[in-house]
Amino acid sequence: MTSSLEKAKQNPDSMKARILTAARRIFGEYGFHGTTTRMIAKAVDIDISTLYYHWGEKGDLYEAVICDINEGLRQKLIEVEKMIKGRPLAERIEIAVEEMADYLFANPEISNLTLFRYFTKTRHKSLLDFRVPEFISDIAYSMGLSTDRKNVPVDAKMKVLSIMNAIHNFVSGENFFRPMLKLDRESYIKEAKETLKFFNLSAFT
Amino acid sequence: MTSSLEKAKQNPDSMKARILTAARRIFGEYGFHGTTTRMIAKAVDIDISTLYYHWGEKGDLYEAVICDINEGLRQKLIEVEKMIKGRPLAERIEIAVEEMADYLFANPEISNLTLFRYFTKTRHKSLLDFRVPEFISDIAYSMGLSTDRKNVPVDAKMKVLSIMNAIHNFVSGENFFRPMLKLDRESYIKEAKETLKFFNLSAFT
DNA sequence: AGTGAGATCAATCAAATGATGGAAACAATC
DNA sequence: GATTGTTTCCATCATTTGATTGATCTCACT
Repeated sequence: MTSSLEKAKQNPDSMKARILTAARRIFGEYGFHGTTTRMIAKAVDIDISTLYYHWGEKGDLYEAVICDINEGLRQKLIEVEKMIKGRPLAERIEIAVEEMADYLFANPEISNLTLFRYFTKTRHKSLLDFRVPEFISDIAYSMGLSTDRKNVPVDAKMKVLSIMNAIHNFVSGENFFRPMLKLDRESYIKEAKETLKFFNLSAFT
Repeated sequence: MTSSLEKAKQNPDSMKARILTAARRIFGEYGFHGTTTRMIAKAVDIDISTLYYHWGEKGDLYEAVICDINEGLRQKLIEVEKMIKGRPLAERIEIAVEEMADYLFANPEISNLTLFRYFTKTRHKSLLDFRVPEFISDIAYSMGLSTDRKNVPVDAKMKVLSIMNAIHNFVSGENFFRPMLKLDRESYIKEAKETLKFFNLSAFT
């Protein structure tokens, strides 16, 4: 499955990759049950059977999307970890917030799909959530919340969950919160970052 | 619509109320598109047409559910506001976290449905979100983040959103996070409260 | 030009789903 | 007990939706 996904990503113009990209966006907007295979096919402007030819059943495509966003998130976290290594904590927080927020605001499907998976039952078993625990532990270690990378205490994990979710919330909630606050996109992102820094700097420095 | 809803709530054993209760739970678990009218009817052990007789189309029932949880949330917020009035800030935060967390952990559909509405498109217009802005302003005022109840600055609203969402996240995410952290329910709730207090006390005292 | 593997589409299926009409059961009133 | 209004269920519809089949199309290779 992963190899099939990697193959698709190698050539972003390939039909398989184009379908995956559209599926990411639409699954992210409407969720698993809110998305129909026809909606995706229409977005790519292909027949529905072409979609099935490339990805098989809807659930498999959805899993591929989840793998894809998880992979992207993992890459980004590694990148950020390198950027902040060795710096003082306050700086680490500022950089991490800036980088993660920029990345997720540019790819809101990631936040959408992540929260979707956290919060809703799918009426369709999908059992691939190995990644999240690693992420959490890695971030906890990287933030100095644990000395042992492999054995992170529960309260540290809870804090990391809280932080990650807070970012996802602002990204995914933009369509709802921004009109409510009467802000343009740029200001909204700025305010979101400020708020995230406010809580994290207060808590950890 | 609201009067119809109130009438239904007056007698919790009435068919209309029983349907509403089941609908709350199931919409909360599976979301709008993930829920079928048949699932709700089955939960109440009635024929599907009985459901339609009482509530009309699916979208109307969903809206009634949203109104219902909003009303409950509003009541609870008023109650909490009374409890904390006049106390020092740290105490206010502790009490508010305890109370809201207990309330939402006891009624997780509220958090589920709230987050659902924030984060996902419904492929079906429903335009009743007046309540949220008031809530936010009220809480901001009540936390001393604004001197003017009617004119709360954006950054204060963002902080309140962050706080409310953090609670919702732990409640709605329980099914995902708790197995991951290998905690029993009681411990999980305790850890969630601790984490929420940690961030809020750090930030505001 | 002919061949064949892979890609695409039109047409279609079966099941699920939202919704309804009308008959029956029930309850209150006279 | 008949009458009337309400509630419930059975049967059924029309659409949507996930999925497949078989026929075409494309194009590299000969």
